Amino acid sequence: MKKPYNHNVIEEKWTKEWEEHPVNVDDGKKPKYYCLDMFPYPSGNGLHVGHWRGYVISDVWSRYKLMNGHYVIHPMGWDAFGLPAENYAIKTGKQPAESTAENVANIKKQIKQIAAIYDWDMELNTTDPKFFKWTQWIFEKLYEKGLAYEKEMPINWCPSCKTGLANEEVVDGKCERCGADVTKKDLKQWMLKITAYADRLLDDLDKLDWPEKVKKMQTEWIGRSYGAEVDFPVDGRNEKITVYTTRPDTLYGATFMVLAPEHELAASLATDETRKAVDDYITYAANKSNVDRLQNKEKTGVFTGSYAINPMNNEKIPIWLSDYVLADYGTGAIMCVPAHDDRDFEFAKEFDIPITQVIAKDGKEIENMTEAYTEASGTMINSGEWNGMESAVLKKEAPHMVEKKGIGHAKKNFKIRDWVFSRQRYWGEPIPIIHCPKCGEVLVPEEELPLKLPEVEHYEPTGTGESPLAAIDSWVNCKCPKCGGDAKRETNTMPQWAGSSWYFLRYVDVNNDKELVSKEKADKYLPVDMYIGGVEHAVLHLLYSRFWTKFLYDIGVIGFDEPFHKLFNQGMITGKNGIKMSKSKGNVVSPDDLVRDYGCDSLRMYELFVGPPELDSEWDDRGIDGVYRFLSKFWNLVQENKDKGVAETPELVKIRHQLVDTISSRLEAFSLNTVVSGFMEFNNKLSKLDGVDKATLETYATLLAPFAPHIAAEVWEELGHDTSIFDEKWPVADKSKAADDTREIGVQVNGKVRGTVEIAVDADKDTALAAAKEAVADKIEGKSIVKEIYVPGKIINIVVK
RNA sequence: GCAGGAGUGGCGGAAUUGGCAGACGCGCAGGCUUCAGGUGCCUGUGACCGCAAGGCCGUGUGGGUUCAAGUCCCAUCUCCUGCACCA
Repeated sequence: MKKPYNHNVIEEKWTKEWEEHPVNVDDGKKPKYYCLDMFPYPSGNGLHVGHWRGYVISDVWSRYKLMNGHYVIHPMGWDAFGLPAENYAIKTGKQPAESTAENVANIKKQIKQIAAIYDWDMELNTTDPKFFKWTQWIFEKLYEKGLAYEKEMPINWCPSCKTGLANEEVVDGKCERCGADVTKKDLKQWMLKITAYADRLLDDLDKLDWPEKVKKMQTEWIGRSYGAEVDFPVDGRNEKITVYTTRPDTLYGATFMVLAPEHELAASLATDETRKAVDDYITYAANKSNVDRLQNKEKTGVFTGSYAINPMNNEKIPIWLSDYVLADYGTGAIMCVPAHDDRDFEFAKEFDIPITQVIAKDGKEIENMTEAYTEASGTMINSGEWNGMESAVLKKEAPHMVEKKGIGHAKKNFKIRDWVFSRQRYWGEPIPIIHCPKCGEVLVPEEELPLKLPEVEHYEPTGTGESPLAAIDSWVNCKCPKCGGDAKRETNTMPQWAGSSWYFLRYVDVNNDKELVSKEKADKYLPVDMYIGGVEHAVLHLLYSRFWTKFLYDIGVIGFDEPFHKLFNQGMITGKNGIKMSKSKGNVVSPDDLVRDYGCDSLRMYELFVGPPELDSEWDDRGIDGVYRFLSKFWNLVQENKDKGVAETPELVKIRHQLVDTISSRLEAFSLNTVVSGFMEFNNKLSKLDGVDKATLETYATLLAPFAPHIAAEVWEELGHDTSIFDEKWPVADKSKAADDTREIGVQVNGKVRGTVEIAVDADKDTALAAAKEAVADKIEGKSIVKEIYVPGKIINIVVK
């Protein structure tokens, strides 16, 4: 009996079946494979087709691993603390807890439409006290190890979000979240000492199977450099200024020195004549915003009136102040070698400071220098005892030489700064610290965790630099766990990145109330084998979670120090003309209608078919028709052939093996768009035959199962099976059976295709050329053959004159 | 400015890494089915010339290597992404 393709009936049936009988179960014997999606924050806007794509990709991969004999850990959860969730609650006038719960319910419904093999028993939510108890616990461990500390300092402040931000959250001087210009604000902040892990975070990138792009971004963010710190005595004073340089080889060329206006000695270096100018400049720099500083790179500065002594040649060099020197990198002071540094050159030109070349370019001194010579290659000149050395060699040796001279030492520096970890907002994990007038900072005792948020009427940000929690007296006032006296709670909360820095560890042991994760389960199921998500977290979430994983490894909680073995960044789905989908642009495409009209299977395949998974793609609704037609045609092909009893022929066997080979190799290469076109191609091919045997239909359905699970399962049943198609082993192609005996190859004359011949793949040269010459006889007639090229299975080229 | 990626029909995109450019799909055109629209099915579809056979051009642009170049080399333009005074 032939049935039409009715996706609604089929998909409903299998949804129910799989709810009752999940296809992915742990029998304790299969090897594990952990395939993880970056968990979403439950936005009030729901999912659009772009979110869908990442989840489809990970599900296809999970099901493929499942059919390769793995038990696949494929969980889903909710990153529900943080600014977006809180802002949404404020906008809708609800309590964050309430609106978050609603949004989770909504998105969960949408995610279920994808029909992924998520194990909902593992579901977690970062705002669940059972979860964030352990987020707080990790903070306490960091504190105990001296990796969490409080510091008063000017931090990045978003006036729109009314909270402090980490460096990683500032993009081009603007808030990563809302785009407002970031300002500076002096605040007492909790910091995490990620810098203590800088070397390991950098070096261990080598171990990871990640996109080079992401590794490079992290490398640059961590920004390790090697050089030396060198002491420059201040002339006429019993003080010295230490500078950091990566080019100690150019020490003899240092003709001036520049301090950041914030440098502790800046004001004191002024003389009576320069005092006013110096003070004015310090004030001017302090008032300059981040954005000004980024956009306007023209050099400004002021001479302090004081001089330093170049410790190499004992020359007096002027000390200047300029905001092109950063206060919080290195020592906040630099030696300036205008001949060999672009910025110093520009500054020297601006303020008419002498320039001394110390590395010969092309063997000589440059006359009328118009730009700095920044390469470390050439012979040293004007450099006392270093004259004649190669700069590249000296660059490496100089740190030890200055050390011997007692004027400095080798030093390595990083661009990465410690992680500003506190936020002045309500909707985050409370930082479990109590401030006691007698005992100082005291941790909330572990048995009192989780420290929950108070339920309050008003939770809007204050903008004063204080968390809204500070206004809740009943919550703030408490007893010191150490001395029992009156004390106050810390009122800042953790940033949105806290929960996501370790959530992947928790999925495999979500209900454990004794430990963050049991050692046994961690060893058995972790770490993550494949992590799939957008590239926007390259230096935020992905750096923070590596840091926390390394820390948890160090304190013995887990036995591995990198969380994500392989990373895949899927491209973004955009609206027309590459415009990012957003509610305000009105170009959001919801998957709901598409699922209703075309079915889950069609949308799954279309999500893959739109383009290469790693690239951005413009969404075009119309294309889904093509995929739907394909699934209908495949369905009809099965209906026509299932009861026909078509016998296996050599040709069918060959096509079958070619199909397996094509789909498997493209899938392994993660070329999912061409997997879909491969299915179409073979469907067209099979449709043109007189009939298709059952084994080929079965193989086809099995290969299709990870992509379009419902139709594959239904076809499997139609073909007479009462077992699950997901219990089938992924087919393996026998390449010898897939090989064509003959192939049509092009025949070129002078490099241009003039005909084709059908010849045996392994035909010898004489046979091939004979056939080729016949095919293009009219093109070579009367001409002399200069050269004959035959590449078996590929091409024949006859060069004539 | 520096680093990385990309530029292929009307559109999304293929091309086993030097071997028949344009697979697959969308769209479009013609035909069949239909009272009609839609669906479905069949055929065609890079540009130009030609009734046709066929010819000729063609992967951002200009050069080069090679029997053969979307693919390799040199130069150049455009777009995207990241970094951007880190001494």
